[in-house]
Amino acid sequence: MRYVLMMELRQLKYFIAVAEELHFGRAAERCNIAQPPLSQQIKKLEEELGVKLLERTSRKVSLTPEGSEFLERALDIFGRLDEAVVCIQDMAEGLKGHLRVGFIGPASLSNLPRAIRAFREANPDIRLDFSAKSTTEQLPMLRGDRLDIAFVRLFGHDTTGLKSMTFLREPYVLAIPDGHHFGGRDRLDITDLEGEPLIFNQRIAQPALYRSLIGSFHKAGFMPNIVQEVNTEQSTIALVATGLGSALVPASSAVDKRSGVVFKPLDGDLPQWEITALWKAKKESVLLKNFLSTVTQFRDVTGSTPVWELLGTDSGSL
Amino acid sequence: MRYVLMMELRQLKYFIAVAEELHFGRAAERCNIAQPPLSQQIKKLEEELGVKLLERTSRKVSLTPEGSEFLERALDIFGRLDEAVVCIQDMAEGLKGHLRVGFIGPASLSNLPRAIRAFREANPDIRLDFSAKSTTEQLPMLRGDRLDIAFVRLFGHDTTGLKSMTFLREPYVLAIPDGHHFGGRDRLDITDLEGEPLIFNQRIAQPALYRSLIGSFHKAGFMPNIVQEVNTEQSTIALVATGLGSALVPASSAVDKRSGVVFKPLDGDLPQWEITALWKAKKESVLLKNFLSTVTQFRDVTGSTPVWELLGTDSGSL
DNA sequence: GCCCATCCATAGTTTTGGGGCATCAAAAAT
DNA sequence: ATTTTTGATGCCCCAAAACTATGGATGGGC
Repeated sequence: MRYVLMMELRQLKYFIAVAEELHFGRAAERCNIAQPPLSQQIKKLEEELGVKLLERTSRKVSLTPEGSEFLERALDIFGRLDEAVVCIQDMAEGLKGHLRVGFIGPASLSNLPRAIRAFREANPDIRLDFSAKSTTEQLPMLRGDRLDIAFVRLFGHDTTGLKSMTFLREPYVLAIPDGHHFGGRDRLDITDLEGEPLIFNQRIAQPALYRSLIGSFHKAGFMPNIVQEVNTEQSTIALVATGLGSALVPASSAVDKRSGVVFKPLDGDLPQWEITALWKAKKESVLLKNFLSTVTQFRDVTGSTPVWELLGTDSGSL
Repeated sequence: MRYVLMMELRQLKYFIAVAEELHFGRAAERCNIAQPPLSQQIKKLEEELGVKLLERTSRKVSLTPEGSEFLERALDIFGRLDEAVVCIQDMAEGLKGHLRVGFIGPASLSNLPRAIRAFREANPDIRLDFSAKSTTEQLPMLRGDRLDIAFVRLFGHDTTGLKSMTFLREPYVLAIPDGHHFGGRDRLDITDLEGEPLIFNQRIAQPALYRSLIGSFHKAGFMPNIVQEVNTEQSTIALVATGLGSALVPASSAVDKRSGVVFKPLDGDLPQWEITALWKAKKESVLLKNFLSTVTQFRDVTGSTPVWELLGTDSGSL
């Protein structure tokens, strides 16, 4: 912005008109003004630039080499300006822009990948950034505007200033090692777990959820036999496969087809396993609304997904 | 120019100021206006775009995603506008642009390549286009603005509307085949050429010059024995080397070190051999003036360059 | 060769709109 | 609750853009 002082787009438009028509009268008509002001504005422009852009005799108008160069660049500039305007208007309509999505690992076994694929196909110009993070990592990111939407295990977390939508609600099932003595059973009840060696998530990761699970066992009349705590949900099933013990896992985990693990439906008074979408109420952009509208079509909050329905389905990929 | 209707650069500048300061008061100060008109202009801009660019509470201002995108693009646009202005100003000062130079073949044996090299080194941003063409081809190109300057053999051509400068003036010398009976002589006189088989340029290429040469022979009291006419000056020396005959050539041709040809100074009433720079008086741009000023430093119009001074010099290349 | 048509520049006048001043309203800080 | 900060609003004025009328130069036509 060193040299551009008083110049205005109007003057550039007028210049383009004259340069293209090579005739002040016709150019003025094209600009919807009379000829004299056009001449004056062109003169002003030339004076400010200190460069003669047009060679005019009383008979014909022609471009100087400088004028020719300037015309080319002026057209380029208007093109870019138009692009900029169209771009931000598209953004405002939610057709362009980018969305930062956070999700917990187990969400990749849910309908979320399919929802994202559908959204991506419907909105190819939206850039999507993903970060697989724990709930406790995602919440500060969401609040600090480093994330636009988070898919988390909300249980017991503070949601002031945030809006939420339950994306997935399903029962816990029991993952048991191959050859376990429960192998012949079709269903289990929570009371069957008395004394059974269990692998749990770390209590500090989700204290409220942890307490709720312990409460369920307490109601069933016994305390769980926790032989191991793990810090990521992904590693739970791997540990079950080693034969260390059994684990309560979301029903959708059954799509994990690694050999050595079998899943059994579980009756009894247990909390539901949930994935919740969270976003800042203040940052509910058109784009985010569109995204949520697609995501809603893929949510499953019946709370009763049987394991066998999930087996053999394709979860897609992010 | 579909979407850009009323928008003005002023508004863009104001927006940039607010977007960078994130404070209407300070931005207004930076724009040298009061705060209320700034608010109004930003409002106008947003209304025309149909997009909210700034989020303002009465406490702080922040960019919307659209505003952020628009800021980036607006800065780019101003950068380009500045570039455009600087570019055409440089062009007007003769620092940028391009120059189309025409020259006759023998000019490449003169100082012209050195002059062009010097100009190119002093003005690296000037694009130079060359065309090696005959005088009769160059003149219409010059008049038709397809050439900015022409280096030609002017002799007898019409120069109305053109300006000219003699670039090279030198004597004719005689090119003789190796082993010729003039071999032992230091100098020759035109009278020595009586009966000598001679190679001439085609008379239709330069009728006036042709007549002038014939006139010189006439004054010496005899008519030349023309055994061959050639259409390009370059091929003359090659023909001499075949032993077909001798030829009158410009002294600078002696830098052509092909074996089989010897050059001898020639006394007598002969026209001078000249290369003249020609350009349109109406198209005398700053750039052309600069070019001419460099070229002038390399001109040689003494009319007396001895052959031996030219021998061994490097003519450079275009 | 004179006249007329064309076309850009200039002069004077009108109108639009950008900018200034005073003030209001909202929100944070004390 | 009061003060301070900061952006928005209303009103007025003037600068600048646009209009009308006219001038002057150039090229074509009779």
